[in-house]
Amino acid sequence: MSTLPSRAKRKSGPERAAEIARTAREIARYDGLDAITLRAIAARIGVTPALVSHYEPSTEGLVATTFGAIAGAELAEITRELSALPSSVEALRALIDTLLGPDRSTVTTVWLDAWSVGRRNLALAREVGVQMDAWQAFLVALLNRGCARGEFAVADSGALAWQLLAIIDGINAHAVVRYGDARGQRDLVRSVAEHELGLPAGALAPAPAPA
Amino acid sequence: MSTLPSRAKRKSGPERAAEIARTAREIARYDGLDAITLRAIAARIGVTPALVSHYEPSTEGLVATTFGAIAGAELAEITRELSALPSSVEALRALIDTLLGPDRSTVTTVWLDAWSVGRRNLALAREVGVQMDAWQAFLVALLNRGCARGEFAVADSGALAWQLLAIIDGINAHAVVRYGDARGQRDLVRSVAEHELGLPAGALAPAPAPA
DNA sequence: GAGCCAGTTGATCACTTGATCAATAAGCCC
DNA sequence: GGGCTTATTGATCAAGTGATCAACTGGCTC
Repeated sequence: MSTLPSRAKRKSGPERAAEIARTAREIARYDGLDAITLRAIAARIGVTPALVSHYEPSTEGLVATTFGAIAGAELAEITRELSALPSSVEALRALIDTLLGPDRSTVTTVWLDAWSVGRRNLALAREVGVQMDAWQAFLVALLNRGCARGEFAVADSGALAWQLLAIIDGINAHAVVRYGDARGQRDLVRSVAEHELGLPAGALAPAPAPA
Repeated sequence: MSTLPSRAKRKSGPERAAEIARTAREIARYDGLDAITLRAIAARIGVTPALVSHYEPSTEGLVATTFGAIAGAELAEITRELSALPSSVEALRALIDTLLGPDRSTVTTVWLDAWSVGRRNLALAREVGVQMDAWQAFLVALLNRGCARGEFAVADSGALAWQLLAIIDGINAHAVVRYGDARGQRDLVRSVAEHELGLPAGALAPAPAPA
């Protein structure tokens, strides 16, 4: 027999709420921010749309929260990864490699959705601003740390951070449409960063695999 | 008396079709690509949704066409403006100024919409590719012309064109959210172009207003 | 084991979307 | 001016959206 539409197993409130949030993130990554729907979430969990609505009274808010969670999670992960690296130059190199690496397209598409949908969703627009500021602050801190350590010098770390992020976002946006070209473009970000930081050419080149 | 919903004045086929296309472009610029709706267009023209559907059997196709028209019109206009300039350096300078100038946000938002909506609209996705290729081809031609004239030198004009376009798109995307910062970022594009083309620093700086 | 709180449901609204089709009428041609 | 081509309409469908609410029931507490 096929599984009858039996009653969903009863879960604790926070548990169900977490499941809904997680499902929303999955949908956003796979099908886009505006595929987040009461019914889409409910169907995937095996639950009634009304239940989703019960935990998330505003779908617009859920979309904003979901975007913030995805963007924030990536920033948190990268922060963790880079913190293990000994020098700021290495951290910057790793940052560029990661942000322009393969398998980032799912996050990039979420950002593209956010920029577009944000015009109709105030909460989302606000969250986009928050996440952009968070990324810029993170990069500013990285640059300032490198300056303090004497690894490089920068006149206006705030402006440079915005510039590097803009280049990265532009390249990734292009890569979503014309996939595969992002790799060749990584050199651009590297050379701009090297130039602006007074680093020798090639300082941010990826470390050659140990022979 | 308020205007009764009288029957719309009968127009020739091509005329009405042009009116619909124009209206779709207006809606796209003001409210986004996904505000293009049978009813939105019909209401603005003062006509029945069925009539719009009659001229545009597929709304998805209309969205793709509309995007192509907006992007193509801008490229055509810029092509015309730059053709009047005597040198390639001046053309490049004017291009950067225009693409990062004020009042470009309406076109930028349409591009952002296109990148996002293109994932659910195959025709639109194709049109996005076409327009991106057209822009790159235009810039490649500009760069090659400058090389042929001996104004500057470039190793891989195709790659450089993609890079400059990516930077511009990234900056503009950011500007949609945090408006006002685009102006300060123009210098980045200029310095990258100068560096890659072997031009002296400041060669692409905007001409000072005549005293 | 009785009772009650809270998770869950089903039904249902109001709204928006794209699309179709027979019926109507406006304007052009002879 | 009669007739015919074609622009235009009104009605209507099916699908999908967010949201609400009374009713049901699972499982924990006493």
